[in-house]
Amino acid sequence: MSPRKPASQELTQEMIVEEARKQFIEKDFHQVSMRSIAKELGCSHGAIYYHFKNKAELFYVIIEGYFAELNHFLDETVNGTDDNQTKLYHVFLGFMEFGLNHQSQYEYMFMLRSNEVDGLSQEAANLSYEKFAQSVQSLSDDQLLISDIYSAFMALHGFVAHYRGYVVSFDEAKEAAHLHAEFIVKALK
Amino acid sequence: MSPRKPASQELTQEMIVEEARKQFIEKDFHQVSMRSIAKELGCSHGAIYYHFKNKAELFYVIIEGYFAELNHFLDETVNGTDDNQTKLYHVFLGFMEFGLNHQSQYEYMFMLRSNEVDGLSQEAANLSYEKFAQSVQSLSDDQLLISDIYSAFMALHGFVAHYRGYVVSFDEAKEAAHLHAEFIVKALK
DNA sequence: ACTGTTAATTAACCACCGGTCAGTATAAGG
DNA sequence: CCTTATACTGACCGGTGGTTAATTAACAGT
Repeated sequence: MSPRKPASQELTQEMIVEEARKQFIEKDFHQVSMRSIAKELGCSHGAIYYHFKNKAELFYVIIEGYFAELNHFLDETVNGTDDNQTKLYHVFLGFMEFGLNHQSQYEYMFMLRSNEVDGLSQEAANLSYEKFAQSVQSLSDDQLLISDIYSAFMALHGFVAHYRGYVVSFDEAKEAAHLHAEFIVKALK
Repeated sequence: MSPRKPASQELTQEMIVEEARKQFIEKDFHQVSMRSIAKELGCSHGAIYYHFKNKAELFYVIIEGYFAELNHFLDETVNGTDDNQTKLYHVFLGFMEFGLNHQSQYEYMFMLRSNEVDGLSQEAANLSYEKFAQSVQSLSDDQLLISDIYSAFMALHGFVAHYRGYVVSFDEAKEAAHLHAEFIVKALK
């Protein structure tokens, strides 16, 4: 009968995000429920709604970090010391690696649609794509067609979408990923 | 107060499948509920469970037809009168067209994973892919790498997965589809 | 110390979902 | 006329996301 807990054990946004992030690594978006988070935190699920408007808002905070990670990887790769050809190859492989090593997150970032996902996430996805496009163009010797870059992106997306769930981590699809990257490189030339 | 309706309006599997199919065209798998089907049929949702073991079994009956449609399209295209190059192009375009004109169904067929979908559907998807692979190989002048055919499939899959939900029908992505098909053809040569 | 205010939380509620099951009215068969 | 298999209902289970009135801990002012 204590509708408010003492300050020492008050719920913070960070605690909630942390727990959600933790569960989000092992289950997908739909399997992580506000109730499962609350249960693990030892509070009622309603309490979370005091700190976050809804499930989408909570998960956007988490997914922001993953968009940042992906964008950061692109930047790092482009600014690396390898030759452009190698870098391009790394961008493709890295994208697939990211997708298959963060499957639940990738699904949320690039596969779920407007009815289940926050609009901010959609925007972030567009931005991330643009970064990808710029990276690919900057690593190419010739001027590429926008449509070809787009096609390359969708080809990578298809790879992740296909192996997702069928494979536990990128490692299991590593060889296929190399071949797929070569396939895309071939198409771009 | 009539727990049993007169024989004239008895519920049949076909009636259920028909209603489910109808709703499945406008909503996706998760949005079509056993209850929404029952409501439209004027029966209790429990009644459906007399005719079908569960939701997956009901929806597999529907999805079977769509797999057949896709397979039939591949056969027809391969056995057509055009030259191989044109046919191959048609196969790619047709796959994308199918995916974007039957988005909910495509999602069920090729995107949902084992926890939500019947095992039979997975098998059908594999079979459909094999048919695709054989078609592509048979339409190619040179011997293709298995991995390249796989890559082509994933590239197409990525196209559909990407435009799904963002576009209402194939028409809106027609030009992009042509360009994407060309992209894939380029990679195969 | 007393008071008022605000922030945080609970618990009960809503409307859904897939799925189960005991019970029952009906149609058909003996 | 009685029995039995069938076809169905409706209540129920445990789950989901989301809302809200009531309650109280913590804090600021006097």
